[in-house]
Amino acid sequence: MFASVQVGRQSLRRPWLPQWSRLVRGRKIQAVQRRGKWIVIQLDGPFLVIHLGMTGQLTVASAQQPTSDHTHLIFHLAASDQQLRFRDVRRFGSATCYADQQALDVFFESSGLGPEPFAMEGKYWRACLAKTQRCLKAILLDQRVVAGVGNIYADESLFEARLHPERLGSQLTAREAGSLHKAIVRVLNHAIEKRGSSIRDYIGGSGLKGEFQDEFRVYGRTDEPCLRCRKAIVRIVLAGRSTHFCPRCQK
DNA sequence: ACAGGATCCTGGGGGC
DNA sequence: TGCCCCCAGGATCCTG
Repeated sequence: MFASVQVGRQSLRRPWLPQWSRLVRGRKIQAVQRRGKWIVIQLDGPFLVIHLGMTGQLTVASAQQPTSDHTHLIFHLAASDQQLRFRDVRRFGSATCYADQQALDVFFESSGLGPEPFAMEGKYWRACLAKTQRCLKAILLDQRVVAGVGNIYADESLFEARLHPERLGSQLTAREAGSLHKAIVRVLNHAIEKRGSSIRDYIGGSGLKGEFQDEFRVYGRTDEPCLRCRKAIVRIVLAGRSTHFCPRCQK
């Protein structure tokens, strides 16, 4: 149960509002869910919704454990020396609160967040690809098309599906669309098994690093040999993001 | 509608 | 040691 909320001096992109501290006080955590890149902590009534941005960390720690710099929110837990901490060096992340299920639904609907890749229908996916002239990389990063795919997993999925990131969505055959969808699901499941990717900042709830960074096949492997054909991995910029691919394997 | 760029932030690493 | 530049798991806004 939340006892109180301690707010840091610096503000996040969307500041934590004082009424949210009152809203969560005395509430118990019922469940922790996820929707796209949003962590949804269901309390008995309100919902605490967290986005880690680039450098966010959500951890549970003992109150005795020193708090590092850039810790913006500390949720003190009642009758316990444990606390839920939100730390974010670059402050691109956010923590917000919604009073009830309806308010939460309104938030996700208004944001236009796309379906979970695991539950996405092939027909919907093919329609999204068909109606756009954008390149595959830009489509994968668009949270309104499919939720939860970020820069690493976009590159890894395209490699898995052997598709060039600059290919246009409208050019894909139904077969290619299907293999890209399958690749996204496979890559994300693999990354989840490995508890995500820790490049420098990321740690999971228990403070442990992820291990998927050791499994990258293209991301961050510029000039290194492709693990399938030995050709050097290339880095380009697409949709404003660094993009890695094998120029021989990915067509 | 979409591409491309700037912006919000802090910090690490490389070159000089 | 310092300075400057580029880079980074993301999203949003603006212009053309």
